Amino acid sequence: MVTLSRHPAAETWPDAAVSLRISVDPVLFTQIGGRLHVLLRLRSWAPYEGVWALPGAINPPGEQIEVTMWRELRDLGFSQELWVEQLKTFDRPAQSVGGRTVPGRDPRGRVISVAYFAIVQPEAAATVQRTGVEWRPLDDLPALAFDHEEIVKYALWRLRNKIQYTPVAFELLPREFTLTDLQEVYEAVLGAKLDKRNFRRKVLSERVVVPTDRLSRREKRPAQLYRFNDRHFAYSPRRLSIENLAEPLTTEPSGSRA
Amino acid sequence: MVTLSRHPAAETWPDAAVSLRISVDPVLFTQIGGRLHVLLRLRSWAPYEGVWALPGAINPPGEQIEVTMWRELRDLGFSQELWVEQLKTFDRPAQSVGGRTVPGRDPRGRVISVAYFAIVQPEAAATVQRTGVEWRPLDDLPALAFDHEEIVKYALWRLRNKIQYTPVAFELLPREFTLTDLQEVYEAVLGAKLDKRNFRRKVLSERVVVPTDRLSRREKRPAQLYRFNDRHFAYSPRRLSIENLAEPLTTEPSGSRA
DNA sequence: ACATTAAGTGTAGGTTGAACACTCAATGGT
DNA sequence: ACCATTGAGTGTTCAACCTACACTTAATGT
Repeated sequence: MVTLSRHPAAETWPDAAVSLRISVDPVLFTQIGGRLHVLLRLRSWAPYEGVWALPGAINPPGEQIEVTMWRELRDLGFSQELWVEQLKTFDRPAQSVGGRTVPGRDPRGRVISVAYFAIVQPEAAATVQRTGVEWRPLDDLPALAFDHEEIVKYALWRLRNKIQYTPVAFELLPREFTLTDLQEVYEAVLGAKLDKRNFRRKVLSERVVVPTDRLSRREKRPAQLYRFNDRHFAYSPRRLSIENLAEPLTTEPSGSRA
Repeated sequence: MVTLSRHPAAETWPDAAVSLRISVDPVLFTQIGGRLHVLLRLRSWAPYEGVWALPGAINPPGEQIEVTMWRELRDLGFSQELWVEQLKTFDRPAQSVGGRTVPGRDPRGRVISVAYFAIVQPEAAATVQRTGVEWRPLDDLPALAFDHEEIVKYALWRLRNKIQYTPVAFELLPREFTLTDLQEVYEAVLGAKLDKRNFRRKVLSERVVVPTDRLSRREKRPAQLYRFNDRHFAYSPRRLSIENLAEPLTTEPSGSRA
């Protein structure tokens, strides 16, 4: 049974000389003093002058979106490796609804935001020294420009999920850390207290961490320092079943690091 | 310590009269005869004339991307509720690398693809009756236009993850189904055999499914028909710990259904 | 030497997952 | 009427893992 196609013979191919811009907005997380922080920039220009926003950039014509993102991160002062992945694309154009004009994301015109999610290790976090750019604690954020609050919330949701089946927690720690440090990261991200003995047993039994020959002397009683076990983690011999919810079946095809 | 900002006083705000278009590409999954299928459209126009592609559309200026997507789904003949979520945004502009021009995603110009991921229930799948639009089995796909193979692979990876902590499997089944049907969906998506007794015990103990008063008579021996337990599933009393990897801490802020 | 701080450590009970094979109800063909 | 075929339906045992729970120890600073 064949029905006549109502599809056109080709796509509609609109004239491109129409306002359309892409904003690249990274949500950068780090951990300071046991609390999660997000990098924000105080806008000193319109729109939203004097309001905090994600430190994004408008994608210059012809440049790959990901390139814009890396350039922006570099401009913010990050030179090291960062864990970065695409988060989501946000779009809300101005629209006429029943005679009224509902404003879109940006008063200047149609701007689509491609948001990224990135993690900055504590050592690298300190290198941010631009005026008006600051790490702000996630649990006490100021009002944000555009729809950036929505983007940050979405990023946090992703981080919470991600930390449960990827070694993302180690991105929030220096290269060497104590097990208490690691536990605090999980607690900060998940927003819950974990049992010390159970946590340690789990982490050690998974061999996701290896002891170094150094001790932390921040504490009264010195604590063993550990490093992330890059080598071992790749294997992760889990069997396949619907109950086995811990891990993606494959690594994310798009996961990137640079 | 304050360093002089190297940031401009405002964002770079490029002239918009530059080629930039957005393609909205849904990856539609359904299940036919125990195999996963993807909806493809045979292109009868350039570029990639005669090649199969995702049934996407170019976003008309000013229209919200999600609106384009729903319009496209409606044009394909879907009127029912569909499980839809944004997948990822794909971008590869043409670039000059060392004098050579590396082509981008689309030979016609800069086209960014915002890909969606959607699931069509088997009853609705049959209603697709456009010429050149077909369900093709995922394990035997033809060559695809543009970067659509990458998009499909990414969508499948997402589906595999998603089925492990959301009730997405039920979107691949009719309203009433046998436990064997359900098991086959998991097997098709995960690409693995599961143990019948363990599977049934798990599904029933989670009360994610409720028996109806009807029997399926497709089989030699009639089988109990079940329905998805919408009501009960919302609760899902899981406790919070790093070991408890089964579920997102909150529902995805962006999950949509319409 | 004493108080303080946080590191480090073990066990028992309950839950969940994995492996594994036979009986039963109905159909269709002889 | 019988028989062969098909796929539905069902339990148990063992191992692994999760959870709850409290004291000792190494160092510091007063």
